[in-house]
Amino acid sequence: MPAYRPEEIEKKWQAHWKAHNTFQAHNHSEKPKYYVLDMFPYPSGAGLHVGHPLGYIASDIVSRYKRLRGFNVLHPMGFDSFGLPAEQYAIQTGQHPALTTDQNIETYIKQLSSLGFSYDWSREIRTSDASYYKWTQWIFLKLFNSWYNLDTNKAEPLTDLTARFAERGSEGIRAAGDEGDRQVFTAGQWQLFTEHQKLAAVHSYRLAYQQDTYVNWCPGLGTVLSNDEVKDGLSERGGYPVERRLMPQWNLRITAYADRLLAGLDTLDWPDAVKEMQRNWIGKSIGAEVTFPVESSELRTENLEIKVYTTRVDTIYGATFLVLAPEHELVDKITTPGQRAAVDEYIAATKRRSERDRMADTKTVSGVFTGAYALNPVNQEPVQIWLADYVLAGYGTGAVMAVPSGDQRDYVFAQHFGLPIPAISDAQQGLDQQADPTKEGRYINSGIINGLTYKEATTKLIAYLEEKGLGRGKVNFRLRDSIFGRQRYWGEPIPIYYKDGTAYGIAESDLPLVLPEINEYKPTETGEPPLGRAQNWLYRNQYPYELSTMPGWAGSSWYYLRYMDPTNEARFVSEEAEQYWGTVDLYMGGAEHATGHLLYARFWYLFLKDLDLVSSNEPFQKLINQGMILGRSNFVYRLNVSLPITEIKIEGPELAKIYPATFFISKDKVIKYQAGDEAVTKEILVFVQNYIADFNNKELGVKIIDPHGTSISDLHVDVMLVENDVLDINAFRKSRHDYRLAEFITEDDGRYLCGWEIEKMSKSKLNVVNPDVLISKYGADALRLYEMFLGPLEQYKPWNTNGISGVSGFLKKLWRLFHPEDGDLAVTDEPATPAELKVLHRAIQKVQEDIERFSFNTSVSLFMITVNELTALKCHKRAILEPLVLLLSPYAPHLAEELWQELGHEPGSISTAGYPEFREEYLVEDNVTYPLAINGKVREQMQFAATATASEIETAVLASDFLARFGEGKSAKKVIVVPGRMVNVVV
RNA sequence: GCCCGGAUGGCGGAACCGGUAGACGCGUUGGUCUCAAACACCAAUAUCGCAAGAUGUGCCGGUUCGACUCCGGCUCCGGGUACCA
Repeated sequence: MPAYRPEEIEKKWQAHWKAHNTFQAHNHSEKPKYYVLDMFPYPSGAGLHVGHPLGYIASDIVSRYKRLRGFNVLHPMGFDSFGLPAEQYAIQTGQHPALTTDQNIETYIKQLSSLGFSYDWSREIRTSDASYYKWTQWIFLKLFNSWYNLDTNKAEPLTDLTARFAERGSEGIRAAGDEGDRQVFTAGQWQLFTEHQKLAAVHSYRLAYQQDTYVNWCPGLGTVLSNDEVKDGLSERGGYPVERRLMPQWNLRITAYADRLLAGLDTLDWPDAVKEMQRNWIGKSIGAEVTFPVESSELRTENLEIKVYTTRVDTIYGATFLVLAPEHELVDKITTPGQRAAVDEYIAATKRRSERDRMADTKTVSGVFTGAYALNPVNQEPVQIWLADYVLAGYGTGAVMAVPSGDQRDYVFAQHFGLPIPAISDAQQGLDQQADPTKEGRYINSGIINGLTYKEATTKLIAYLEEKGLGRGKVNFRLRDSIFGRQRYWGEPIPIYYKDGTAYGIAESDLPLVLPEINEYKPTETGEPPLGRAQNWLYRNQYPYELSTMPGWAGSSWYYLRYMDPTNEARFVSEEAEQYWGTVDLYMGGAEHATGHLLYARFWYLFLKDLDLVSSNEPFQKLINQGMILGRSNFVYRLNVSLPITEIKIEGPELAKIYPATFFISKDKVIKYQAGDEAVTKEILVFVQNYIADFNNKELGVKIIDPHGTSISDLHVDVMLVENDVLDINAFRKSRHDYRLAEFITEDDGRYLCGWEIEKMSKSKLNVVNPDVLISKYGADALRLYEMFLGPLEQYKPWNTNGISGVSGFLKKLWRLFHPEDGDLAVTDEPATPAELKVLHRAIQKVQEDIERFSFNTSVSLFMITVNELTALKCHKRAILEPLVLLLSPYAPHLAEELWQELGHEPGSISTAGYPEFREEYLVEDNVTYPLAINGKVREQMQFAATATASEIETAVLASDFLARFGEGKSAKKVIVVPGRMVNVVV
């Protein structure tokens, strides 16, 4: 083989790995296991751009490194193949989403394979395969048939619950969820319940339950969305507006796990940012629930109460009014006739406001008085009851006690509506313009807590309220139960059927419930989900199925378990496989899944743990977020000059042929022009005038008249037409029909310079760089190395295609170490010199350290330095090059395999050949030069043996004559020796 | 607003425990090879300065013999999140 030809080498080894199942992992092994997982992709139609493989490359390096280190590595890949884009495409074209999805997956597999990843493709899974979603449905049924026992603090089968009902009734059962929804009954009553009544009583205990819920309804997509699928009031996919709506929905009781999800974070080796995001998302707050009785009047006979939630019960003496959410259930009952009209108007106005408006507008104060009063339970003072949309129905009790002296929002509200603002702490003298939310000072005007501090007051008040039955300490979470249904086609059918309006789970033996074929993918005319179109789709030929499907995150919440045992038809994963592989050792993926997928997956895992189906507490031990690779967009600058032409005799295509040009001005000229440079302004003017004169001289039957307009706009230009910011003018003219006659005002050297900007990579910005093009030009090894070389893995960083020539050159240099004349292998068996051994062993040590702390970019640099040094040493020795190939093999596996074979090893054996042995003695052989400094100023360098101790060096320095030369005759006060670094002398 | 990151040449970045700031690569400039181009190779490349030298890691201050690194106070940029009571 002559010169280095990556394309041949890479094809050869990819075929070899495939044919020999080189990376197949076995569920039984003497070796220790290591599980490296990538977040599996949704196979989008656009294919991969250079940003996508970043994390895959990094995890592949770790996988290959761990194999060298003697681990049995599980490194699988699959596809999260249910999802909206394929369905939207189906609605537009009628093409079945399964077809689109399969085509996209083929493209993905082809692209991933061309990068040389060491996936065990025999374990590939697709969430849209019935053999997979059978088990997603199975887990759903487990949730449906479980409740959360607060006494044991775990999920338990519903059969345990119904057995207790039969024995003791509902008495004494503490279950996660809203007690208000649950009936109270005795064992005797339970026995007399009909089946229907029993199911109704049990329903509100289920971990998967149906309930009227305020949801994020997205009319544009025709479905509900979960909180993490909504960004700034718009849908994450598609960017359609989202509104609040009350609808019956399937929910998963993730809130039962809030505390455990929070506590588990402390045990995880995850980025702090992700842990913090999950903590905020769960949003634990410790406070109290306090009951305010509504003041009775002749109009009302009922004794109504309003429960509020507060984290500052100590401020209760300053509570001068209550505020309810407009959706609060008591609003109707307490509103006085006099205020009825105003209240109705306010509620209507709130409903009209979209979620987005409500969020955008947090400055204006709005609210309405209900006319009703409640009594402050600690001092019996009447307090007004108001409505305002700043109080959220979904959090706490949907009602707050307003303390204007302690909370800024309450302060503003009180001031706006002229409500009293009494001080309750001696730290609050002169509440001028703002509230005092601090917990400093001692309480005043505060009955039983006067003179106390924050801590004393809180303890005393909670005890007082609990004793009087007016309140209790309570922990609240921001986390809401997750809405589990989507009114879409392309998802897992929810395995529920209805008998007399009651929901039943289908029998496990009837799984999978296969997605039926339908003729159109839109909602039905009656507004039902697309599954309403399915013909004769009935459970056991008589009962209608649930028509919504599962959300996108269902299949991804447990896929990592399925990889352990992907073809098992009897169980979601066999016990042996689950126990052997345990949990994921390294999980690589984007930070955008912090509060979605990563939280749901942890929730499902804890649930499975409660049912003894898995054996740990957390599924992902270490998480790394790879940063996004950003695109470098290029811009051209169009001169907006209108060139109207005279009345014409030609039309249509003929006219199009001669239509006047668009003018593009090179970047530096634009800058000068905008800065008012007269020479450039004149140049542009003359250029346009000459063009017009030229055009009019051509006697085309039309003439340009009266040009006007001089603004400049910047337009994205395809980065493939630009090199080093210089536009390929001819290619640009050809790229778009309307630019074929374009004129260019270039720099004086004739080049057209483009502007640039760093943006997200996207088709619309024309800045997408396709990996296939780079692989065919430089090879997958070069692309892998270069992506790692770009910068720290976790950082966002811009792509720059030019840089790849550097790593490409490195691979060529490496090749030449083996083939100095680019001919056959010319490696010698001479013994290595100390200098060569030093270069090698530094690399062995550094690469190992780098991989273990995920610092791949510095490793690539080191490879380059190493090869440069060995080239300078003219080292072509097996003793050096063979270990070097091993070191490099995780990064550039194809070339490494090739060289490994050329060195006489069994083809394909490099992946388990073992990591080279590091010997420190080679690194410390030389003498070490210490910079010598007096009072911090570096004056000279001194040589010592690397083995010299600090005190030996100190003695030598004091004995030397340097003080006479540099110390201006002074004597040394102190000699500080930093081993290997610096000798510092204080005079 | 709150929480979490970050700021180093023309560019991406390196500097691990406080010890010669700018490794490595790109780009640029000059050179060798070539009829020429490409490839390759050699040299220079933080800033100012002919040089000696001086100044330099967002800003102000502190600790230290010595600070990109630690501490206090800012500025700007990025990400997350929000009338959460």
